[in-house]
Amino acid sequence: MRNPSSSVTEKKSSGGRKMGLKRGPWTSEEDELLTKCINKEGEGKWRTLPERAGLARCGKSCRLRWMNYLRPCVKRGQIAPDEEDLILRLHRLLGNRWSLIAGRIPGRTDNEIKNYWNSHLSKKLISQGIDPKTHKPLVETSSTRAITKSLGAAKNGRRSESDNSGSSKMVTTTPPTSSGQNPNMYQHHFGSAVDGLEDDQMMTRGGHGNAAASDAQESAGCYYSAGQCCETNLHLEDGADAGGYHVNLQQSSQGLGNEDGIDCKGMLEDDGVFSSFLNSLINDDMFV
DNA sequence: AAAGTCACCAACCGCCAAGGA
DNA sequence: GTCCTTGGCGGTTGGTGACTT
Repeated sequence: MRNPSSSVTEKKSSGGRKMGLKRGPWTSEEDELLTKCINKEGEGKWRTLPERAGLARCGKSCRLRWMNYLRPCVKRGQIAPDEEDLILRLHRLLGNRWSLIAGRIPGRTDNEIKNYWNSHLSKKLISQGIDPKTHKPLVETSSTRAITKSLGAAKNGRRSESDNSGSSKMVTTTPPTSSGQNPNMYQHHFGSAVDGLEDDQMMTRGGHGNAAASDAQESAGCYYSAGQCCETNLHLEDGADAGGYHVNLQQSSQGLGNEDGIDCKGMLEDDGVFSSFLNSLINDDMFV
């Protein structure tokens, strides 16, 4: 909706926009053309797809539209409480790797989850005194107080979808237990692999792994309240830790050769194995 | 009823890695 | 080894509409 008037870019601008390409919201006609073309010729070749489909859009825009809205498997509508729970758990484990998170939530797209996180979940965590980046308790400062205060004011005055029926159960003074798991599981499984996380890295993402990786390693330890803390402490880097389960998920070539930790190279190469691994973490049934 | 405020979310942007020439 | 193309990712933007004043 950046350009709701659906402008047509006349010249290639400094931002790399190309001549004659339409921008802004998609019309139903465009959706139909795109869907027809992909149904006929399949996904891929995004660069040439607009021409084949008769669309005045860039390939990137077509891909985004298809991936986020037109694919038959895309589920629209309200995020269910159990999905929200899953997002929180996955974010705690993976950080801002939205595509990975989306890959574990059927029918949801990375964009949708990212939006939901930014507009709902991060604010909810902040309002509950939890840092949405680290999942650790916020250290109260004047700025965080201001944020919390403004969030409260916003809730009082405006739409309150973020504190609907499903919300308060998610992150409260007790760890999430919607699947009936042991709330101290993370402590049991990873508890002693706590120290020395600062310089660790985890699962550099396909293209960008730096900030996101640090987010993830920061999120390795999570707390749900000052009184009752549940530390994930999943140590996701190369190397081993004799104390706890020290899991190597680093994908970069220099980081794959851990000696004593769980070798996750195969997990990353084999989505099925990685999926099982993640599901184990999510379902809290790993290492039992 | 009108004006102002704010949250939501579709869409865009820049960046990066993989793969092929 | 270098360059180019392609696909994919996370971060950010800004119009829309709900809501308040």
